[in-house]
Amino acid sequence: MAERKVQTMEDFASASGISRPTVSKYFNDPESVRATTRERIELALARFDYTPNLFAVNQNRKQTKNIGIIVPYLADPFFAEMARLIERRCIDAGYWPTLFSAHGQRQMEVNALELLRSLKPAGALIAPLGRRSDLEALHKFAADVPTVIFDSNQEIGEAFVGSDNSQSIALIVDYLCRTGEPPCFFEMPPVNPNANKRRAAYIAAMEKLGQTPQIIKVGGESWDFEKMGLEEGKRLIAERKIPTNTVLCSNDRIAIGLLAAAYQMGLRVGRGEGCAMRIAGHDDHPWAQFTCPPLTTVSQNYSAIAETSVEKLFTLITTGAKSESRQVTLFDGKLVLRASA
Amino acid sequence: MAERKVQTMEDFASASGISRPTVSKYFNDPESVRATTRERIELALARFDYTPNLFAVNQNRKQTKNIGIIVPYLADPFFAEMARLIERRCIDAGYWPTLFSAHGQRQMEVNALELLRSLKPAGALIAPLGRRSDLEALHKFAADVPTVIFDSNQEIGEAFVGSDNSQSIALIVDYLCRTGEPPCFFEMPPVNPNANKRRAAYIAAMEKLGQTPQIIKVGGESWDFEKMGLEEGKRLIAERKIPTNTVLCSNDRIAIGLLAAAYQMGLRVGRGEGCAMRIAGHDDHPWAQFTCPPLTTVSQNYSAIAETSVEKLFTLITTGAKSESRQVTLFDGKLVLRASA
DNA sequence: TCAGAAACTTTACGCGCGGAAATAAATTGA
DNA sequence: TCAATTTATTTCCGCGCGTAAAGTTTCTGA
Repeated sequence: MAERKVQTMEDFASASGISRPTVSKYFNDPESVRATTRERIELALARFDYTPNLFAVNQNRKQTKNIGIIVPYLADPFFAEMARLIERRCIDAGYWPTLFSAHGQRQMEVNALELLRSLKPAGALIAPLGRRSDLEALHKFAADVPTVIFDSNQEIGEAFVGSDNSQSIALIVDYLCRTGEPPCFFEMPPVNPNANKRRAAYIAAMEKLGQTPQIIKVGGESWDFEKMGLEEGKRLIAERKIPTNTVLCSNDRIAIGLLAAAYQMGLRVGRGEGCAMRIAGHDDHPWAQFTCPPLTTVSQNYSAIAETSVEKLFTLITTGAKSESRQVTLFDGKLVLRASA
Repeated sequence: MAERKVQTMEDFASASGISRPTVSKYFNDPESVRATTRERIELALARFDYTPNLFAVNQNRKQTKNIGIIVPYLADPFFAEMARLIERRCIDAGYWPTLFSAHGQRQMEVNALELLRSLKPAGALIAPLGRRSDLEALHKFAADVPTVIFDSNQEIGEAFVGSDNSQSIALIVDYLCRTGEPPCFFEMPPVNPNANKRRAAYIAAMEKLGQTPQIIKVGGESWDFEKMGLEEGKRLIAERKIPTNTVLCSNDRIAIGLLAAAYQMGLRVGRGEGCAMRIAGHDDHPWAQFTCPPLTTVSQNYSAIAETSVEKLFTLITTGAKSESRQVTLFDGKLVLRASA
């Protein structure tokens, strides 16, 4: 390869004996040129190994192939996994995904939006920080760029894809009530709408079963869920403030912290005899299977959420249609029975 | 803001009553224009809220402000955290970091390199996949782009920054030997040089203390360390194949799996009486403090590695000097005593 | 106050490519 | 075989900005 320097499309075109506009057409859509021409180009491509200048390409195209992905907290394996799934789908569809993380900070989310905007993206997939988000900035962004929101349903963009918290929470509440003492609810910090929705879903599910909801309240906006679960958990256990022997945590990361607290306080967790308490989570985080004991939880349908988000976005991009109403797609959770509850 | 449409620098310049070249100078370096001019520009900026077209900017600059970060596996919190630290430093220095993850796959690392190259980055910070990397592709990349390697010392690029595995492993081996039965070594899959270096360091440290090294061998190239630790661990415990009651794991993720295995097999882990085994890790992963029991480990100096990597890269970029010899910077680990060993 | 330096304006070119328009060549089908 | 159609070529312009060169204004300091 690289017989001589081929930097520009002009070079490459003359070197391969094809006109530049045709080469340009090829790079925009290989199917748009005749098969024989395509072969000649690809032959030359193998010899000279040329790639078009990304900046020159995107400067002139009305529509780039860039897709922005913004997640609130990349150190959370849920988002790492979602990002992975989404990236893959975008690449497969010939798009160029760029991943940003707000790292839990409002200003970084705003920065990411600005940076992303300067990429003139064809579309964006955003899991907002939530309460800490600059909603105005998000709205302005979504007004200019086709945007699909996932995970946390802020009223932004043309579509939302996420989990049906009512269904999933009811599922595990039912299970816990059916198999032992009804659960109290260890809520997550109210960082985003999921926190409130899950709390509400817990209350509704409990009342439907004729039980009294009992909530362990949590404040703040920290994303250090495990730490909070551990510290709060130790305090609550020490002060005997946990109202029931069964705790449903708002998410798995809280549960991981609480499991550690129980362990450190000498409480055995599980559903067998000799166990002092049951702990359940929500999300089926990648590590939920490695806790001690393994965590009973409700899984979110990662791949369905990722896939649907991307599909919705592609539809938005290709039709360009600002739909009259915001589309909301929710997926059901599934019970994942392990040893902790 | 946005009194009328200000899309181009030309628009903005005339709207703010300043010549375009001066405005251009300002955006390249605000300090390069007179204070009074700077104020006028920033005043206009507040009114019109204009940002230069990223593609047009980068097309003409010989040197972009882009910096690429490639990590092998973003779902690993070690890399998520490193990425966060590195991103922040780059942004603070006025660069534009873009994060790529190989997601454990060779082809995705190659793709990331290609994509990154098309961004004409000023430099790159790469934690290679390791054995699975396309070394030729990495070398070709590093030949064109100033590159600093971190975490996994493949012989690529102008500089490497990482941990001193000899020091850190010796530290924990010493501790374990001093406080109980000498450890056997549960190695990680040989995905990268760290795996071999840590094994060698373990052997050296044991021999120095007059002890016989005993290694639990592991094959494959999987990045699912926890899963491997769990499954292998359960098998080994069931078959009573663990040679000592103290296990030093090659990294914390293996240790997390092994802790789960011990729990599930009914073995109590810790250093007190009544404990069947001690388990130690390496890295001080973000979750090592939430395991049951909390994991005794050796910390890597995250912030020092991130900071130094970025510093080295900036030096490379600004001096442009291909140094005669490859610089290697290693940081010491610190013992983190928790309850597991 | 005035020369010299520093900063600014004006003018102009080019980066590498997308894409339009007019023309030429190759392919298709009857 | 020949027109009708498709595809390729030639030519050209423009995207938004970096940057150089030459001229003009503003600032600096003795």
